Amino acid sequence: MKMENKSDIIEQQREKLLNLKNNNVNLFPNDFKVSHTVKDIKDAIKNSPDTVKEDGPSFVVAGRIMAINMFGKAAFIRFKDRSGQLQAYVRKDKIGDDAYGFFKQLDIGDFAGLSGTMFKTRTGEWTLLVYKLTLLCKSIRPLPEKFHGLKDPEKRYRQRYLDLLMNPDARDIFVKRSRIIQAIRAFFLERDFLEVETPIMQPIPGGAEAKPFVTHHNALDMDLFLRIAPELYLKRLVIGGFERVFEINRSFRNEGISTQHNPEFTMLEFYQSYSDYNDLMDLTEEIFRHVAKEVAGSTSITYQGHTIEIGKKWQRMKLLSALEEFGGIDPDILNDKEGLIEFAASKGHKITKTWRIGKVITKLFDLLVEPELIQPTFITGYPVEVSPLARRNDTDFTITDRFELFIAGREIANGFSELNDPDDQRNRFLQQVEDRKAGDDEAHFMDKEYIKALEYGMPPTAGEGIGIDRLVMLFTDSASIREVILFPHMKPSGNN
RNA sequence: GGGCCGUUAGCUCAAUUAGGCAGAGCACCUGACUCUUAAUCAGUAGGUUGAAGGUUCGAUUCCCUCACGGCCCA
Repeated sequence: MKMENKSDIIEQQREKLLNLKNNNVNLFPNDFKVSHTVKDIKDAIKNSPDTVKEDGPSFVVAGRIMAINMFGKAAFIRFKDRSGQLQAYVRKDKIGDDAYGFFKQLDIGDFAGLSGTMFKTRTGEWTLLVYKLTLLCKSIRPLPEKFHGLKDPEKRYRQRYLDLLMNPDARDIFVKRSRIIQAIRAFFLERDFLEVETPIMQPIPGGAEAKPFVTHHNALDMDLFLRIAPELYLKRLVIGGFERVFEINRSFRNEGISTQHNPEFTMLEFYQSYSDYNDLMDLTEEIFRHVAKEVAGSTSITYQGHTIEIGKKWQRMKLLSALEEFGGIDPDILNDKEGLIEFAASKGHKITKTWRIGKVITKLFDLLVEPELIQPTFITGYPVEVSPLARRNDTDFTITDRFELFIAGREIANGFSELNDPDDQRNRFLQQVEDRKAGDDEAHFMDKEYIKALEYGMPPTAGEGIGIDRLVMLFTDSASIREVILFPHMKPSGNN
């Protein structure tokens, strides 16, 4: 039995590599220095007259060979660096017989260092006329086909490096992702927020209703949880006097995988003292408009066929009103749990009977209303039962000063005026503990240390979390979260 | 978790109707070519058809199980 199923093409490449090595060619040198990127060169010659010829300024550039058009004693090659792609012209009479013989042994996929001058071909394309060529790294495996690229989604995710190399659209998504995060960071720094890092491994997972991943600390012999949210730590920082903090955080939820969910995901969470949830709704609109302007160049964006208007004032609507308007629920049954469960059943949805009414209402909202909210919409007035960390409304004690933001039928953000009454917080945790006992494994744990911190006093504060992956999906018109995460979670392929 | 679809050469895809020698383009290899850009021309080579089992004289094709992936639903 063979150790590895080598295809001939790899054998051939290895043989070539060995030949070069036997001729004392350094296959993996590390001393080549470049003077320009492809983009630098293009910028430098942009305004040059067409007379730039062999006696023009010379450039030293490096990149991966993406295509070779061989003409016997001359060849055009296309090569690519981080800034772009450029054509080069290699002529036997320019680089010499030996060097040309060496050049002919190179392959698509190899890295080369090129020195030369710029000229225009007959078709008007700026091209590097090479007078010196250096091998910088030999490749063994062939790149995917140059025209169709790499299409198989499984291979694109498992071998993202090939996807990035072959599919400019994929590359653009991740460049845009980086710019979006950059724009968000600049937005908060500009407003006097402090960027912080809080624990990813937590002894008590808190800040969201979700199942955590468990890990184990050997030396302490204790279980730890990967955070489902950074919330309770960020609020400790507010208590400590950092009145404005934010963390662009990776969080983890031990739940299903779908086009909307990856087990690890990126969230922006921020807290602003002496503000309430209304202030944060205003701020959220500002953030989105800032990002839209920075990365999309327009406040009107297209997502999966919908035109989303970021620029117009966003609608704000109470949860119960939304249920009436979009869910077609008779207002008379809105505080009748049995009626609601019956209504859900009539629509073909099963609701767990042990849930308290607040959870039933929000579940109905998820099923009936959420998909309808295409334009940016804030929903407010969430029940206390499903908002254990949010401040109670001053006039209606059954709801909280909380909102969620929906765009394109998906939850994008969740924010509220923070609960800073330690006794109320303790009671909320106790109720959560009851829910957990009743079988709700997403309910909060009691966190006595957090209560203790609140007892020292937390200034009136509002906080919010925004799903960055979903936000990037929106701005890159991506249907699946896997298109915006460089290495999405995959089961092992079994080919190892 | 359920439903539907997919997995064939390094890559992109045929062939499955009704079971009958597994095909093409690009890439690779050989040869020709000093302005091509999906270069062109000629030739060669490349396959345990995702894995295991079953039916059959014969399976990429039909049946069963499994793995991985995509879309939809929960």
